[in-house]
Amino acid sequence: MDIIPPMAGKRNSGKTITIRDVAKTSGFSATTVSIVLNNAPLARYIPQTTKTRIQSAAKKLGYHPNIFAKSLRSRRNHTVGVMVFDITDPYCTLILRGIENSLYQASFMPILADAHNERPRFERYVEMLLERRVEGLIIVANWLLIDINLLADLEKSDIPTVVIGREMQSKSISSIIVDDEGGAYAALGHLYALGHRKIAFVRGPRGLLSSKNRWRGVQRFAHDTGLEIDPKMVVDLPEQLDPNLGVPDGYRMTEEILKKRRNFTALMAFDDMTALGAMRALIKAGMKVPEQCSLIGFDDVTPSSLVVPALTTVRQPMEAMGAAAVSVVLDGINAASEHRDVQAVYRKMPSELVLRESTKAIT
Amino acid sequence: MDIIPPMAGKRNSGKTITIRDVAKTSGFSATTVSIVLNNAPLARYIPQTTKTRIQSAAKKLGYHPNIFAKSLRSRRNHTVGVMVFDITDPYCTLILRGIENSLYQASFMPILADAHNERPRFERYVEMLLERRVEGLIIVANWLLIDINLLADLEKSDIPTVVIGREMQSKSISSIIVDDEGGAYAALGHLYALGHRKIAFVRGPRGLLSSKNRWRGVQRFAHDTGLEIDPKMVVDLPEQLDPNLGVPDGYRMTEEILKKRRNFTALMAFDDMTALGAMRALIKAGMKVPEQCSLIGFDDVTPSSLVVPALTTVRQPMEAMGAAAVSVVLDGINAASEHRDVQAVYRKMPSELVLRESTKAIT
DNA sequence: TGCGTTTATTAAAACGATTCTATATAATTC
DNA sequence: GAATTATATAGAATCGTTTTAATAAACGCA
Repeated sequence: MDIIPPMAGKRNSGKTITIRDVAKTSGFSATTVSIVLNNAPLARYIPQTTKTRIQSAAKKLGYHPNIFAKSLRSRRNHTVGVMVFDITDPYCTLILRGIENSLYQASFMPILADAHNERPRFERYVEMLLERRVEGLIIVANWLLIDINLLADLEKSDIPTVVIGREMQSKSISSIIVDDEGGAYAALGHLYALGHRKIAFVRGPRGLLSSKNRWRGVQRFAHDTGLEIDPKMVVDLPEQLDPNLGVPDGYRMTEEILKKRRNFTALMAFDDMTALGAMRALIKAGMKVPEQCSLIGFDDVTPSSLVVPALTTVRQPMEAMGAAAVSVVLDGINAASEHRDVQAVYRKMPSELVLRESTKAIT
Repeated sequence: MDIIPPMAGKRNSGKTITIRDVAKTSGFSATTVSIVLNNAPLARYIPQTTKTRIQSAAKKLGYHPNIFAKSLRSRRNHTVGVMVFDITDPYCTLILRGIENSLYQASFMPILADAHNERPRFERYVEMLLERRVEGLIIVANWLLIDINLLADLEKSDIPTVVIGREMQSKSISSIIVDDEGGAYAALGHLYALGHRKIAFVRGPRGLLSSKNRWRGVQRFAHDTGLEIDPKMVVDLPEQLDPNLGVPDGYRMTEEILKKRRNFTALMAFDDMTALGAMRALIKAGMKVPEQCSLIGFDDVTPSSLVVPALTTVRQPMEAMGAAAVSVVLDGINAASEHRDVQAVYRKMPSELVLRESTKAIT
């Protein structure tokens, strides 16, 4: 591994090695050294012998360009800001993996910010990221109920920005979302195909667009097949900023339903965390999952596959969404550096039904 | 929110605003502007009227200092590298939260790197981080079986470095670890107090220091109380780089034990992921948890509290460990900037028994 | 021989801040 | 009233690169 600077023997003995040191050692000017080491256009006029001498001098001295100086001139730093709303939400994890992986391929690195679902913190972090002149910005907006204008403010920032998990009506901010409606349609279709007709629903918070879209999928399926939905078996999660309350909220809401009706044979939850809370409530109420009640979630976060019974759910392609976000941001960055204009992108990713143990055909 | 630069009306119309623009507008020199805006020592000689005029000029123009130029001179960038070995391991999540939160307090930000448990990737990332001149380095070494020398190489890098989750014998690299031995001692003590005497163990991989230390805690407890450990009921997880295989491995190893003996009343797993795998194996084998078999893990990762029955475990104070790492790194950074020498720190954090549903007194 | 290219190299000017060294005036001391 | 000190500002150097413009030699060709 090439440690900077790899001075023979003792540690970093004071002076840092600059391009001028390389110039002196190799016997050429700093200009030539720069041209050679960066393989700049002018390098084609430089004979191989010169190149080799410079390169070996650089290596011998353990020269590493000062990235601050470099950035000062080029106004680039190969860094993008990645803002999550709550890193402890398992939903973020795989998205982060997808982002990290794609950035790595491009030799970019992420600066991480976690808004803790707090608006002032979000604002402060945006400020900090822009101060640092990140070249792009990716926002993982899982649970965000924060005022949409807050993101709209970002339009002014003039750097390529993409939001994952939330539709932006903005002309300059891109968004990557999952097909909520289609996913919900498929989930309900799965329950229906298993013979379930009395189905309970724990919907998402009203303020959340995903809630609306998933519910639209449910309604569309119901309409297409004539399935009846009993309003007494439909409850909403409370408006709530903290995604970690998904589980207790799912628990409470399922208890609500159980108070009113007990004759449903399946429950469809807004998301996996809600479903896990529901599972607990069902089991506590003495209903076996899936024998007496099938259960389906949405997202496919990590814990879902670990519980017993493992949760059937609709998977969001989270790594792919992270990768897509990076690709959009990188396009934006390249466009900017070539003085091209680029349009905001709106991309809806397909979801995928993941069959596991928590759903079962009705007997 | 203060967007950079907040030009009135249209977007970022070309030119960036420099300190000289502020100088011109305010009618003072760049020097004075710098002194005022940074509140440098010399600022005490500058009358309030001057200060106010400069500040309002800066605000009016939307001036934000160019961080590249600033860093070039100061050789600082208020950034630390944070390397995880696998971000999809839930163990990382809360540690990251702890790190992020403490850095935020200090107006530092993390650059995130994920080694994917691959050595070449780890090396490349170290290189990238050092190129970027991060001021410090935090390594979250949860599952790391990678050659210890790899980390030892970091000693040469001359920046404050701390490893979380792994003891370093190095003189220059700090480490933050949890009290594995004490935690295991307490866990076994809990089972013992509930009346369990026939206890099965799924130990960690042999190569892992945590495995050794936790087992030492077990042995010490057994020795202290005269508890007998049946070697037929002790298995080891395979050497394994991927923490996400913890669950399937725990499942397989538990099946191994079940093949040989079925008369144990409790199982102690190396960590939570292993325990979750064990839970699945036990349930599949028809053993009710905790009625017929108590189960205890280690770590207290997020999924542990979500499963039914919720897992009793030994909590690592992960947020606190992240915070401690930051504090050590920041101390190192400050020491360096004041030309003080600072010793590597070795800090062992206490663990905490978390009682939930998966353990129960023997009947 | 002379003129236009092509090849090979470099000095000097950015990039945008901070800070050291001067310098000028005003206030204070002896 | 001269010497000293405190106050207030500016010029220029510096950080380490990259890039522009310039120079000089070598080459091809009429």
